Amino acid sequence: MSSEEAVPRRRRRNPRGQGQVLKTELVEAAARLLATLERPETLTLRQVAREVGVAPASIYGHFPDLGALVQHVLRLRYDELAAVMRTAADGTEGPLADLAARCAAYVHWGVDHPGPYRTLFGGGMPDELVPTNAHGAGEELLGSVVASLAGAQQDGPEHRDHRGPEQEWQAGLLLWTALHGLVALYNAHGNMPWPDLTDLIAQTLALHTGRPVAELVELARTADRPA
Amino acid sequence: MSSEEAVPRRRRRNPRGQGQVLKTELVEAAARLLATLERPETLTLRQVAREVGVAPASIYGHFPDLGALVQHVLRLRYDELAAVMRTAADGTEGPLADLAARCAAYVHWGVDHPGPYRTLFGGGMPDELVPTNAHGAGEELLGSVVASLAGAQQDGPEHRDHRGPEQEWQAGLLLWTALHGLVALYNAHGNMPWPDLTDLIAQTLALHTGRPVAELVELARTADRPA
DNA sequence: TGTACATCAGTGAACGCGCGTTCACTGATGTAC
DNA sequence: TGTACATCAGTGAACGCGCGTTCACTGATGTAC
Repeated sequence: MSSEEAVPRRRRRNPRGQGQVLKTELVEAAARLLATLERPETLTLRQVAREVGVAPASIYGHFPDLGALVQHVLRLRYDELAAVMRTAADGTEGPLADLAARCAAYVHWGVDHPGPYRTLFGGGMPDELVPTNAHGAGEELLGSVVASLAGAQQDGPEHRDHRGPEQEWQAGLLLWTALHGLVALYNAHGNMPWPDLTDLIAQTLALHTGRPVAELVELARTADRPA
Repeated sequence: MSSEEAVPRRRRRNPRGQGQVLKTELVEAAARLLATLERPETLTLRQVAREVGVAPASIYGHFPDLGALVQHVLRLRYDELAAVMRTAADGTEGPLADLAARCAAYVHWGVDHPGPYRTLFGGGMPDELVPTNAHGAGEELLGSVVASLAGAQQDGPEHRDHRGPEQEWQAGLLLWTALHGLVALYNAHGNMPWPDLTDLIAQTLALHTGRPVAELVELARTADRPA
């Protein structure tokens, strides 16, 4: 920690056509800092510049301000989360397995990326920067949970009376809030003695689907280590 | 909004024995700002001083730094929440009603006080300032939920096989995470079209207790407007 | 009853810091003639 | 083949700001003699 940041590592100016490389370096640096910082919402423009080894003013050539850069990074992270959930569900058999895979992926991504998760869903950032608020993109994510859950419940043993899309949406929303609460508290209070995370996911899914816990523990576990 | 903050409202110096009145004014001002600010974690010492109409240096006579002041306020808010839940449960009949009252009180307090709620449970503040982390005081709150839930389940119709305190604690934890997720997302995404909050609480409780929704809607509603 | 003194409650100016943003600039690289 | 020029990619110094914290101070009020 002594001379690590002392010399601000000289960087070569990029050659002519390569103006984009600094842009991606900025994005990567901001992403790294958002993931690393204890309080990602305190990220500053000058921190990003230092991390890349560039003058603060150089950022303005690529982004109008720090907000735009953060927004860009959050959009990437959000897309990443959506993709992780999608591929987790790929190749599962039946709606219950699909649901379990998606939800396990969501929670694990959340606890593996506490910084980005907090900036995305924690409400710490100005509303307009966050993709889940900005263009209703959060509803895409929510939509997939709603759909999977509805499928898993129809598939269930107790074929409840027909429910409208209204009820399905509410059920999905409730499941999402439960998963969010799990991730948020787990990340915020890591010093507490937490039970096994996969058990908690399975338990939550059992409650929301009405299926036996054991079955969901099984599904959630296989979702953890994909074949 | 024009000349509102322009004149920094002169205040009379307190007389001799009354050194405490500024202290309480500071606490009230900090509480007001923490409740009001869009991002309560950005509160500054000078903001508090301005709000009271006092020199920034004057705060040091009462608190070693802003952190201590915030910690003090958060402790008060936490105690307030605990008290609200306790009195909500007072006079209820049976563990299920007790549980419903406590949980409804928790959620409503959370959405009525988004600023304090976020600073208490949102993970935005440095860990050591937050009572839920600082002295394990959060477990007091969690403990009451665990106990009520265990009571409500034993009381339930389907008398499941005996569960250890381990399972009871996990069940309570899971309920807490669900409630927290509800409050957190409700506050963070107020622009979304949310279903009726009491319905969501009742729905959540129904899932976690295994009791019919209708019964819990009833209990949650009466908990909203205490007799 | 008067006066010197201590204490209390808070002031006001100053400090050094990191911040976002601006501005004129630099120096390498490609292009036109 | 050489040279003037445009452009690109980024620099470096400066600005004004709000911040936390310090320090010597002030002025009213109580207390001792």
